Amino acid sequence: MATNKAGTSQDNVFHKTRRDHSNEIAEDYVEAIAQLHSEDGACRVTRLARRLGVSHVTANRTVARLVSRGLVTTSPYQPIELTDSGRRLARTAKARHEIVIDFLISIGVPAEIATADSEGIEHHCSPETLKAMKHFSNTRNH
Amino acid sequence: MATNKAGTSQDNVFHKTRRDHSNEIAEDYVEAIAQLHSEDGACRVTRLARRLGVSHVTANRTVARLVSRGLVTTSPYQPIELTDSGRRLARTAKARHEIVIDFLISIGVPAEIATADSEGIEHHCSPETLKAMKHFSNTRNH
DNA sequence: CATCATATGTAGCCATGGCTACATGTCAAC
DNA sequence: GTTGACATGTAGCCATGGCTACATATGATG
Ligand SMILES: [Mn+2]
Ligand SMILES: [Mn+2]
Ligand SMILES: [Mn+2]
Ligand SMILES: [Mn+2]
Repeated sequence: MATNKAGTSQDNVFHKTRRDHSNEIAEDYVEAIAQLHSEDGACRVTRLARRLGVSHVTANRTVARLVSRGLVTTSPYQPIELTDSGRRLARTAKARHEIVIDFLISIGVPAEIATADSEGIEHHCSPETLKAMKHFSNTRNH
Repeated sequence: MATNKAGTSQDNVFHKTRRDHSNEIAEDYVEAIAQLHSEDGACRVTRLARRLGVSHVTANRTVARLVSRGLVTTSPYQPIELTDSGRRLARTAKARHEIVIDFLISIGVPAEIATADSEGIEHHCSPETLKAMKHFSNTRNH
């Protein structure tokens, strides 16, 4: 139905990319928050800001948006906590990120460059693409 | 020097992704403008807007930004023209885009999904990653 | 040459995601 | 208990990239 050939669901391929971008910040933030919990036992906003390369103001305001999306909880001057939903998102984002990095390395991209490129690429990989990547890495690395 | 391990040049890997995103619109626009020139002999703003899945207002304003970047020229009620610089960017963006699509297809991603995912992925692929993709597609497709 | 559909342009709204400058809170060390 | 360093929060700025509603231009058709 409709004059639409692009796969996803709505419309134009560019819409899919824009949708990816609107989820990107949430994914990167919860992944970083989970990392800091592992590394430091807690996630303070200043550390989070440094990790993401933004000012603490930006981090603070973005975290407030994540609260309204139900991904994290905060209380004044306290560390940032993930909700169940946030933890789940962090887990899947991390898994996806690792698939992409490993894949890039397995096709011969130097590790540092794979790390850098994967940070953007990860958000645009549909399940089918991830499946192809995973399959390739596995058969390549025995 | 510095406490920096990430590849590109500045700082944090997230900075690289943000830089990619700030070039993305320009790349997609000039590529689409060049396509419409091929297909229709000229690029009218309304067709461009439809192609990109945005309102004509958004297209118009974005084109104005491209003018100030020296990528296109406009005059009122006339078709949009690419500058030499714009044509060059369109050419490299198109070539890069094709490398990414062909590569995704060659690892087994269905064509429609490869088309959709590549629209975002293309902007995050450094020269090294493109080289690895090109090499892989070539050796795989004989 | 008047009319009208369509294209183009403009005004003004919104959310996001950056920032600096400043204000306030917290906590450890003296 | 004060003090001072550092963390956190707030006010308010900016650019980008979306939009709707409305105004005007253009060009084909009667
Ligand atoms: Mn990322
Ligand atoms: Mn992207
Ligand atoms: Mn493209
Ligand atoms: Mn694109």
